[in-house]
Amino acid sequence: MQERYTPADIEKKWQLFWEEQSTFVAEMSSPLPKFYLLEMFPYPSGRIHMGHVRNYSIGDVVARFKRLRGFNVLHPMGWDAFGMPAENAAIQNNIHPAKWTFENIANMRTQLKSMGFSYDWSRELATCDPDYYRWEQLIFLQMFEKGLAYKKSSFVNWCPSCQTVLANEQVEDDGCWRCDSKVEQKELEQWFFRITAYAEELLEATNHLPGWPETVLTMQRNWIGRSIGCEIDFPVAGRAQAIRVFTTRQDTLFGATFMSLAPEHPLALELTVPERRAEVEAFIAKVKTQDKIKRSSDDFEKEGVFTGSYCINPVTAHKMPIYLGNFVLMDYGTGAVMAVPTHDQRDFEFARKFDLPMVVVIEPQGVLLNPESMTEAWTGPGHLVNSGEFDGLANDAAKEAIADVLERRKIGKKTVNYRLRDWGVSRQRYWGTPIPIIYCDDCGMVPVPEKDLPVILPTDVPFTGEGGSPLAKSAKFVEVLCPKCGKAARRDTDTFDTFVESSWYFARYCSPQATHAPVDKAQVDYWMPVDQYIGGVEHAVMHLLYARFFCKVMRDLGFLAADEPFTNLLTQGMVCKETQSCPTHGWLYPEEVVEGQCLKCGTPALAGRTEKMSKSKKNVVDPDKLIAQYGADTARLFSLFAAPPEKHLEWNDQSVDGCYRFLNRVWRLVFEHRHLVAAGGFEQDGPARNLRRLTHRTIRKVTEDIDGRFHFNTAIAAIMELVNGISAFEGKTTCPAVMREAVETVVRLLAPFVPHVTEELWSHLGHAEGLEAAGWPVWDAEAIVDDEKVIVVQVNGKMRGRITVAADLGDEEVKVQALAEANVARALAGQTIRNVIVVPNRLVNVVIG
RNA sequence: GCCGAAGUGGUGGAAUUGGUAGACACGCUAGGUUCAGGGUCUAGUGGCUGUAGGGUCGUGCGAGUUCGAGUCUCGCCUUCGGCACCA
Repeated sequence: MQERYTPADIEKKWQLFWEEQSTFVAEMSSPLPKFYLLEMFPYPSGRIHMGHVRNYSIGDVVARFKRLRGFNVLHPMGWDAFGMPAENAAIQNNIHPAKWTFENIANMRTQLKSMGFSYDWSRELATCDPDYYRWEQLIFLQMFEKGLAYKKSSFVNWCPSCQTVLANEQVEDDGCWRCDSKVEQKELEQWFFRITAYAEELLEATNHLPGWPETVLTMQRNWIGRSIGCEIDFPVAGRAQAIRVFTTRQDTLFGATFMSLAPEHPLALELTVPERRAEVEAFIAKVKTQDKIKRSSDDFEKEGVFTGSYCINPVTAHKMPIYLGNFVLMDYGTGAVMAVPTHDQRDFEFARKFDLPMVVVIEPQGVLLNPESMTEAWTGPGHLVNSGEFDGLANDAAKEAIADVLERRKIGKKTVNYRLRDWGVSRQRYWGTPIPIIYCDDCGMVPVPEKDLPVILPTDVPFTGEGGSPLAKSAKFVEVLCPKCGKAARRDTDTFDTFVESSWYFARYCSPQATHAPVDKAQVDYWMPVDQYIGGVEHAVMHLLYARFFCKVMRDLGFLAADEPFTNLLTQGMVCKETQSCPTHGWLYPEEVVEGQCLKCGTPALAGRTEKMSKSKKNVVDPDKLIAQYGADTARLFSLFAAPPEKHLEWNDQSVDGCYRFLNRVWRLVFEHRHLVAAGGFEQDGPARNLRRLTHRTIRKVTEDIDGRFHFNTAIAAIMELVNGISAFEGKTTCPAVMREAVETVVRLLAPFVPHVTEELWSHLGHAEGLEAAGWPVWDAEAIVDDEKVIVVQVNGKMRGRITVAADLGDEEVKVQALAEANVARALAGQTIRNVIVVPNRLVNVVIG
């Protein structure tokens, strides 16, 4: 054994060992209970970053721990390989997206392997592989048959920079989630997945996911946005038509004095009287050009225009003028709102502006509302007035009563409305899964027959970067014979949103080589659902909602049995680092700052905020450099020790040093004791008993911290304490058996965190078989038992002393000794003792005064 | 505006059920080893106060419940995240 710890040599050695032994290949045939552990797979950008290191280090601890604890663990890895950066690289550097992607994958695979993660590499998949996306095309065809995939023309979010459509979830602050460009509205024919058909189940099931963080569930519930209310028909005056509105406030129906329609509402122009036509058309045109940022900002003024037509309030029979309002959204509810100015703030502002009538219909307790003097709408509770037969009812009760009456009279019905909208999946891009649909002039839209799958993405297309998808320009791809009639026809040239691939990859991992179906039923039902899923919280809505939706769709198509894909979810925090900048050279990489000065000009570097590591701010640390300098084990240990997984991790070079020093210390500890033979049994008294107690306490603590709690930082701290305890024990006495056990325990407990160095140390401790064979240590309940206990003594809640007594000493005797403690006795001198509280085995509190 | 999470030494963070606040680590200080540096080992390290035993203050701010509050309740401040004209 070498005296010095040299990570480079030993890490390579053990990575090779695991690969040769197929240590991490998962088999369904195992008699052990299954455990499916999954981390979100990466986009092959070319290099792994510290976020990956953290995510996959967390996952690897759990995977290795579960293996040691006797589970049959599935821990796969693959590549979310379709997406825009590959296409951009093609345009900018004239390299084919496929070549670029596979080179990146090769590089990142090497990097991940150098971290020593326990993946079953035999299951590796890349979503850009036809063997993967062909099954996605098949699922799509079956969804199409069932009406779960459909095409419609609609206004869509368009990113002018990416030249493609974005789903609502992919628009952040009116900017593109990927490139931040301002999103525009564009009318296009698009494919949609009917996720709204699953809105209720997706929402309801959030109540049965106890293993998910509450924040993520709340975000998903908000996103689905269920609201209960009524649809009510308002007849148009002088016509046979009616306008249908959605409202959650049917209790205010008697106060509805006008109607607001979305400018895009189909009846908008139809209801406009000729003399107002020019004004209305101008208004509609204006709203369409207003970008969403302004339209949705707080201070944006409510604007509107009168159509000249009226409708009838079905319960009061009053005429209500019909307006178009810029604040009415066509894609929520019915695109029409019954306006109750007294009890809705927007309607109030609108009514004031256009001098429209107001009627108070809810009277709060102790407040008299007067339409003339009101300065804002009353949206709180109260009792109904001016509401005919419903007067006097509490407005809560009136909601039910009015809804019932509307249903009986057939002018309205109770409905549930969702904020969630169908998922638009067409993208005008090349590097994605082709949509298997053919357009024939005679037969219309024809699905590609299953036997003709996959529709393969052609490789010989031009990348100009100018307007539209390269696929549309490839005659070889577009021109096809209609599968129905055999005449010349055209393929769909759009590709799927890349979130489609990541919506079912977890199922494919169960049987990645299946050649007859997307998944092998027996395999997928054995492994699914994922027992523990780990990834960034930034996917709380998009990816995690789509994946849940797909799981349910695949269930209903008969591919698998699971209702939900992920039983437990851990969302890890971001990796952050202080930014540094120079007044003349802008953001600086860490290596561009030497002794606090800009390397280029010598100006003192300015320390900025601590933010998420990003290339644009240059506050990044390259995992490769970290591995080269300290080894993978140190990189893993730091990312696990510096913060609990769900919190942000703040980068600190010195703390990395500390982790490296700790591993060196463990190395020296084993080096010194490598020949120690566990002879003579365990001494039952004195320092030996104390060390053995510490050893077994540490086993218990580390086990409990990892299992379910994921408190890796405190688990590692406990192991450090054991190491400190061993050092303190040295020289006091010698009990080889206890010492040997303590040293071996350090190695075994560290194994899930730093697998290379521990395997190496384990072998130097004379074990022919690896740590895998040793399993996870078990604590001896007897060894943990205390001989003594420390009792804290308080006087009026303030700590005044502590006493050490025999562990089995009774409460009464503890009390006597507590009162006799010197410092306590001094505090009590001349005082009247009112009460003495004894908390068994913990503390005594003397109440005086 | 609404919803949610967080706020603890110089720093990252502990404190699992209301019971010793600051585990563990970084940093810093002193000393040993070393020609020196690095490494390593030992001791110390929340503020104020006292020669010392000790005292006193202290978990964003203010109240409250309790023998006892970082932890529970109420109000406020700050930061971060999500949603945001959703009828």
